[in-house]
Amino acid sequence: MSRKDPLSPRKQPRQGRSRQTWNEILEAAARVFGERGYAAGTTNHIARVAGVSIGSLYEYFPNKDAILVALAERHLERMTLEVERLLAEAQDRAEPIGALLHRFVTAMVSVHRGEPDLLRVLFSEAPHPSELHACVLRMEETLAHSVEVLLRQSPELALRDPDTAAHLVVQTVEALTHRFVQHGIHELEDGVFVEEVVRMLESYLRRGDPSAPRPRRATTTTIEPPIT
Amino acid sequence: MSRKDPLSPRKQPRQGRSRQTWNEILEAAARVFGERGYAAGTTNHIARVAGVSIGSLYEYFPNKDAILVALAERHLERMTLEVERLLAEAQDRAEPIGALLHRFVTAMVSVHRGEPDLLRVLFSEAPHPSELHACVLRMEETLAHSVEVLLRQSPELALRDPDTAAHLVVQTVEALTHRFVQHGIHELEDGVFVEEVVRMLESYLRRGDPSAPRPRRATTTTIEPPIT
Amino acid sequence: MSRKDPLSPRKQPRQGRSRQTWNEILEAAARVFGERGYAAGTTNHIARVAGVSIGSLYEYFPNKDAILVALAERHLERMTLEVERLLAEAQDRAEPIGALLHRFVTAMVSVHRGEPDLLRVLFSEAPHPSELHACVLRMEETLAHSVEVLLRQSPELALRDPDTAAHLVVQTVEALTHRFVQHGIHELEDGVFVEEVVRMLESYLRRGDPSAPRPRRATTTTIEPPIT
Amino acid sequence: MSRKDPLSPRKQPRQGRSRQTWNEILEAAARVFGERGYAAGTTNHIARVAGVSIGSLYEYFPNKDAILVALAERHLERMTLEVERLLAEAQDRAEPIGALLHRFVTAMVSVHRGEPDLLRVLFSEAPHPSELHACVLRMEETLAHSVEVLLRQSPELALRDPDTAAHLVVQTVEALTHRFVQHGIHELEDGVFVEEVVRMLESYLRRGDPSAPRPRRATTTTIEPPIT
DNA sequence: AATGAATGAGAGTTCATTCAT
DNA sequence: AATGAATGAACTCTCATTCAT
Repeated sequence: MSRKDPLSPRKQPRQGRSRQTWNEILEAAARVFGERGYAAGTTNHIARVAGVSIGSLYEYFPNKDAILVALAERHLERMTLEVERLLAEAQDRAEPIGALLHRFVTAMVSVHRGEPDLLRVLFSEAPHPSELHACVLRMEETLAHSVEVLLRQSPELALRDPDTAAHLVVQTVEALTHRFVQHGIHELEDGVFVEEVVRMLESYLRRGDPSAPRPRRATTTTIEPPIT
Repeated sequence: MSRKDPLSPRKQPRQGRSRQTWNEILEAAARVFGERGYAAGTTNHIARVAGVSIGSLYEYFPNKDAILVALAERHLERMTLEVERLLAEAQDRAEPIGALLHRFVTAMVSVHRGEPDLLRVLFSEAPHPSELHACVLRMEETLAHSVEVLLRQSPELALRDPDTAAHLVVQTVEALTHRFVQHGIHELEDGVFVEEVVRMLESYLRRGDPSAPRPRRATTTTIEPPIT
Repeated sequence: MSRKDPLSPRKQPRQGRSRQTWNEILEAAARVFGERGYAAGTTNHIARVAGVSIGSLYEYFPNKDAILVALAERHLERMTLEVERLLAEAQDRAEPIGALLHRFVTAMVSVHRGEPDLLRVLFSEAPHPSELHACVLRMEETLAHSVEVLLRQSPELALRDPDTAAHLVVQTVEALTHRFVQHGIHELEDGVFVEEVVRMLESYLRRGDPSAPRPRRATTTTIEPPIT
Repeated sequence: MSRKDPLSPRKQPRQGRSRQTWNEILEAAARVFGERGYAAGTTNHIARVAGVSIGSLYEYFPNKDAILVALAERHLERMTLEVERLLAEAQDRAEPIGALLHRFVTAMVSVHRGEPDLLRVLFSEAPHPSELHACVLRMEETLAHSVEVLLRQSPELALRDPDTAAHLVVQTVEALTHRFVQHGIHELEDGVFVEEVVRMLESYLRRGDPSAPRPRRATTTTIEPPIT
């Protein structure tokens, strides 16, 4: 209860057998959480699947949550890398915005298709707002920033508030991709889904914003919850 | 006698003190789950908060999961009603598509603002795919259908595949609203968020689809998961 | 916990509707206990089957155990009556000992065949030594006494200790009948079983005891439990 | 992974501290069940008496029932061994049938005297027909088979159906012994009881069966339950 | 006499975590 | 570094019993 930094791994060894064990535990955790969910995925089971003793597992991770967080970090790191690589490539070729978006969405679907169960656990079952959410936020910010740069550079667009636009794009792509990968959307095929999302985002971005950049804290409408 | 439908409430009385008790338990569950999450929200705690004995709680609900499902059903019922009312109203007035979308998104934000914590538990923590998910799917289909009708009737639009468009609109609004209500998006104000989403959807719908209605099972791209 | 006579029925009404309700509860209990066993047969279930409210059930019986005891009493009463009637009849006709034993065993099998499940609960599942056991003992004593009278009167036999013989006969018949009715013995048919038991008892009784009546507290062997 | 055999012990270690713990739990269970009955003997209590944590108890046994079954198996194993040893010994010495039966009954009384309370729980309180009953049946069959061999070999006897005779002997001895050990029979002393039972069985076996071996499924009497 | 909603002690069981080896 | 037996707080859920109506 009185741990200082309870979720960072006890050690994240950089080399050798330890590093390998660490990976095996994580791999096992991904499988176990994926198959049974976070709550039902017991540490004992993870240890057994990983082929290590429960004692060893706790040598590497201070508690169950830490495993999930490590898993999330690994996943997000991979994803960010993959997407950024793609965007960088696009940037070099000075592709039109449509093609660029197509790459982006395709990459997102592809990445998430890889580990749909883990995705579910990470984004839909986590009882761990703080640390996990921090990870995700960081990743989204990184992504949004990259996209913003791209949007600014695009000669086709003349956005007044590329920052906001980038965030909305990232959020939309993430949210829709998650839903699509997990439960499907109207039984759309991968290709169709991507095209549709791309069309939505492209038209959104192309349509010039009529007025000046909006303040984030609007002066206009406030929405009240309905009286129950 | 054997548990066919283990998640449906044991008695769902339509009137009197029982009905009230039933509501109190549900209300308490909403609060407890909202505050502590599903896993940490114990049935004993819910009973205490509801002011009934644990025995009574189990008189009304066969198990913990059933409470969550009942909660979800109540929430989705309310939401569907609210949104459909709004859309019906809009239909009568023959409003332009933009105004209509504005109503829709505003309604969604408003509804979810009412119980943001419950929302989190219901849509982000549930270890109960089957029943809960069925509820959600049903609601989304209902909504999508209503939206489709509206899209078909709009003289401004000439969609080739209003069915798919409707589903995408509903999914987008739901997904973005959830994210917005729970963690916010780029610190946008309510009004700004709504406007932005509306703009995205409106431009998506207005932009005539160039080709014929796409088959749901596309003949084109298939996305492969990356080799890990 | 501090009830005086906790197992005697609160009232055993002798007439009218009450008497009928009392019977219905008992009948229901017999069925429920028979089908599900004593532990799993809940008072609520019994009440439901009996078609009375749980409150009413407790109006007639102070607690669950009392129902079982009442059931046992009714069963034993019936059985004693039946068997005694048979033996009395035999006595009148001055039947030979073999025929008499045949009647006896047949009667026992017949009686127990009627309610085999109840039998199981009463004699094999009861966690209630005191009251229930008292009932059974009383019945066995009554029976043994009747049998003793018969043995004494039989001109074929000249037993030195008819008391002990009577008890052993009763115990043997009861024990074997219970086993036979519940699980069967070597898949024997009813008739064969009866004949075999009769032969065993008849030869036992006929074989003159060589010495004087034994003291109940023997002066000979004492059996020690094996050293574990 | 799925519970195929939910009553077999989780680990039945063959040596070392684990084996000892396993025994201590079983010993404690025997005492607790014996003193308080099966239903009232809680797993927590057993664990406390065994001097282990409740968690450890469940490390060794998957549930409460499994403890009872293990107890039964141990008891029956011991008993079968003991009795068979005795019978084998008798066989070597070519003892007369009377002496042999005396050994058998004495052994049965002796074995059951050792753990009379456990006996009660095992044979009189068990709400677990299936597994437990299977154990008992197996043991009885083993015993009956051994007895049959003896009966066949005895030059004094010329039984037409030694199979049935053996089963009846075993059933009678078991049933009477249980009753005798638990509540006594007519306050008989151990030695007297044994002699009396031996006399009954010996005279039964000696008396030549007049006719051919009976079919198990008789062609004669069928007993109907009395009309209630 | 009858009802049945309400009670709550206490049952079996799980599983994250520790620590002696 | 690694092990895995042991821990025990805490969970969900049951059911005999009561009592206001």
